[in-house]
Amino acid sequence: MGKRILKHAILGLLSKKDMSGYDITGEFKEEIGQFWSAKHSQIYIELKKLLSENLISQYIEMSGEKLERKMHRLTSEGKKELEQWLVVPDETIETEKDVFILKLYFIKHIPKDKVEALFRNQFNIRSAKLAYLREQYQQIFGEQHPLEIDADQLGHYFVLTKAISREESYVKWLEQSLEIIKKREY
Amino acid sequence: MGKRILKHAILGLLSKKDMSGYDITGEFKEEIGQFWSAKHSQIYIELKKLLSENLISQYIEMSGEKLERKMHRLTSEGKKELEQWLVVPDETIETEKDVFILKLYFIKHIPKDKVEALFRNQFNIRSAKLAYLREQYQQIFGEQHPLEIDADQLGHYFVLTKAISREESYVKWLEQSLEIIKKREY
DNA sequence: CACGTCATGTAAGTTGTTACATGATTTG
DNA sequence: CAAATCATGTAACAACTTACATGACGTG
Repeated sequence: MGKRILKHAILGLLSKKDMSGYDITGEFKEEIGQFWSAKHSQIYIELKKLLSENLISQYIEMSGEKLERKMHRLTSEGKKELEQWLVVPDETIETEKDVFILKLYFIKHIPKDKVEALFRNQFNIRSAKLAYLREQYQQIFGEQHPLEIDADQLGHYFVLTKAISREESYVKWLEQSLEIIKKREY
Repeated sequence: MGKRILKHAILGLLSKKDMSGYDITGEFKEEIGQFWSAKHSQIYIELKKLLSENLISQYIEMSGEKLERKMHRLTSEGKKELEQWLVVPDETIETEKDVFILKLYFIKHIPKDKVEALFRNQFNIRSAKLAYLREQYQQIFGEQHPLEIDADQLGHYFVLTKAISREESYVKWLEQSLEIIKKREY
C-alpha cells in the first residue's frame, strides 16, 4: 500500500472550498506546488477514487451554456479521513531529489567552463523563483507581523516562508560554491 | 520518454569504480542519497537495461566460495553518454516534495497541541540528519580549506555542503515557525 | 475568427515501492 | 548457532508523465 499522499492533498484542498479537477490542477501551480504537485491526468483519476471511497461528493456547475464544471465537496467521512491523516507524524522523510546536485557529484567529468554554465543556469532559475515567492509574500502579507496573520492564512504563511527560506539558502549556497569553483584550478 | 535519471546516476557512480548492484544500493544510502536514491529492485533492473544498451559491461567476482558479486564497469560508450548528460543544463526543476509542509498548509484542521508534536517530530528528524551530515563532513574534510580539497573529492564536498546547508535552513525555519505557533492563540 | 484559456477525460508507458523468494558469509 | 549482513533477483502494485482526444468560452 502506498502512502496515498495525493489523496490527502486533494482532501485538504477541498477542505477550503469546493473545487473542480481543473481548480485543483491550478492549485498545484500555486504556492503549494512548491511542496506537492500532480498533473491533471492524475487528479481526475484520484477524484474518481475518492468518489468511490465516499470521501467526496460531486455536483455539476454550469460555466456558460454547455461547459460543465464537476465540483467536488468533502463528505464528513472525507473530513474525518483528512483530520486523521494530518495528525500522524511522519517518521521517515523522503529523498528530496535534485538532479543539479546529482550532476555536481560527478563534477570530475564536467569541463570547468561547463560547470560554470550549469551553476549560472541554476542560479538564474532559483533567483527567479525566489523573486516570485517574495513578490507573492508581499502581495499577501505585506508588512504584517506573523502574530497578526489570520488563522485562515496561517497555512499559506508557513508554506510561503518555507519556500522562501529554501530558495534563499539554495541561492546563497550556489554563490559560495561558484566562488570556490572560480578560484580553484582543476 | 522519461528523463532516465537513475540510468545516469548509475553511470556516474560506476565512473568512480566498478560496482555490484549491492554496492550501488549502498551508495544511495550514503550522502548522494540526499539528492537521489533507488531501491535494489529498481537498480538490478536498470543494470540489465544498461547492459543491453552496451553502456556497461559485467564480470563476476567471488566473495568467498560460492557468493557471486556481479561487478559492472563503464564502457567507453557509457562514459560518453554520462559526459553528454552531465553538461546539459536542466531548464525546469522538479517539485521538491515535502509531506510535512503539505500538512502544515492545512494547519487549520490540526489541533494546536498536535501541531506542536508534528513540529517537534520534524525538528528531531532534521536535527539528527544535520548532526550526521556535519559528522560526515568533519570526518572527511576536517578543517581543510575548500581550495585545498582534492579534485576527486570535490563532488563529495559540494553534495555534503549542500545537504548541510539545506538542513540548517530547515531547522532554523522550524525553530522560528514553532515560536510563532507557541505565541499565537488560534 | 483565431488564439488562449477553461474544462474533462483516456491510453500508453515509465518509474518507483513493497513484498516475495532464496541462499551465502560473517560475527558475536 | 543465531542474527546481521551480503548478495541477487522477480512479481505485483502504485504513482507519475506524456501524449492523445475533444469541445466550450472569452477576448481582441
